[in-house]
Amino acid sequence: MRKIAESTVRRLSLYLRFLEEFEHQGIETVSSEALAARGGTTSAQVRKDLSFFGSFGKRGLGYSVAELVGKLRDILGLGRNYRVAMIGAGKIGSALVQYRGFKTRGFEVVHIFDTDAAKIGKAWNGLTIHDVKEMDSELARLGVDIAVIVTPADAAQAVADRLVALGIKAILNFAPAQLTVPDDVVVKTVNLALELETLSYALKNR
Amino acid sequence: MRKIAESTVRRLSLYLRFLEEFEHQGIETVSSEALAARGGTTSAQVRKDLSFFGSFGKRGLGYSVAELVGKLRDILGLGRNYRVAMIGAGKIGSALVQYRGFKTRGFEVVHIFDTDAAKIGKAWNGLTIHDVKEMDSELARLGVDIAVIVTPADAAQAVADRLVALGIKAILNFAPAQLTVPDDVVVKTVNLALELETLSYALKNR
DNA sequence: CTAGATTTGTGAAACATTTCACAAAAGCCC
DNA sequence: GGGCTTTTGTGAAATGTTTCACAAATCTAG
Repeated sequence: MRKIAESTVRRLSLYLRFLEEFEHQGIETVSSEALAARGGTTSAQVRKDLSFFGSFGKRGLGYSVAELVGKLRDILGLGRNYRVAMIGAGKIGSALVQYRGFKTRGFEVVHIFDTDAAKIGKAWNGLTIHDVKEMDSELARLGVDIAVIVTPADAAQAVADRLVALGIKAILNFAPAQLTVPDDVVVKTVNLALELETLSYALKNR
Repeated sequence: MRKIAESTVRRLSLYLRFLEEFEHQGIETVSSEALAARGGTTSAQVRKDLSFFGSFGKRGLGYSVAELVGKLRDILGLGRNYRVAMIGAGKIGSALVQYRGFKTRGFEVVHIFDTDAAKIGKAWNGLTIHDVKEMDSELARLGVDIAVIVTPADAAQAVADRLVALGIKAILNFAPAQLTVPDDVVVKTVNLALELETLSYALKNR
């Protein structure tokens, strides 16, 4: 498939959210103009983004909300469930495990690991926290698709290396560290410090 | 000042992190090549990014780590402290308040608000949780620079509107909602669902 | 069935960002 | 000091993304 820009994929994800909103409100048809207005972009941008994947609209009429929701779910790979392992049972991990948006989008946390003896064996949301040492056998046993790294920064690379060795192909990283992984592994890093600093920059330059 | 791309600012923030690492290791001088290698980019990119703000290197030698750290802190507006108010005392708010990276970069949480009577009056990290109703008087009293929205999605826009009315110019939004604010207010939204979906897309297309 | 009103899908143009490539500057060694 | 090496800073080229603008498709009304 033709290479699609990350910015395009992010917008598709936004469009999906707005379309679900519209669907909820009983709106059956939407124009690129209306969708753009909801998301703060332009109608041409919406049409171009969609055009990379096919033509889903009807000229003169717009898009069927229900149909486009389905197409976008397909495009984004949301037509299935993902099994998620969380590495690190700290504060952020705790918040994430309880985050409802995870499950409603088909991302199910099936395993939590930590190194802290005080945490191992305890249950979170019905899930027992396991020792990281058991990761090798447990990950394979449970068939995990995505790993979420929520460890301190200095442990993150070592954890990533082990995950890669175990065959994990997608990592969501919350540790403030730049991870190095092979080309066939996808990493998305959410770096709070980075967000704060871009905010600080923007605040200064106005 | 000439308009600088967001991508450039994000990279500067990354460079700063790596430089601090180098400084910690006692490295005094670094080339654009070495800095690029650490961050997974190219030396030309590093030099171009820096060139928007001045020339900080010495030809044939590279950059003084200490000096460049100072320049980048200046550029990013990190030479001062920021007073942060957190709106919402849920799980994510709790994790953020305890996040050390906040304080070490000069972002100090000085106020927490919530609507839940069960939480109001309790203390987090030495900070009393206040009723959102008191926001008007308290924000002004404490001189807050940045607000962090950690409310449910459906409350986020109303909170943002009130913050804007109170004169807040920078918002970090963790609610999965698209906020509408005037042009002179900066909003950075961290949307977990979006990250998961781009991950899902990437996972599917390989 | 025709005329008019909409709205899509998409090449082409405009704009933005990254990469290239090389002159200029600075250190180092003899 | 002169020649060699390294590395910056930066125009120009290449590449990538967004916006424009319009033909083609479809609906509506009479």
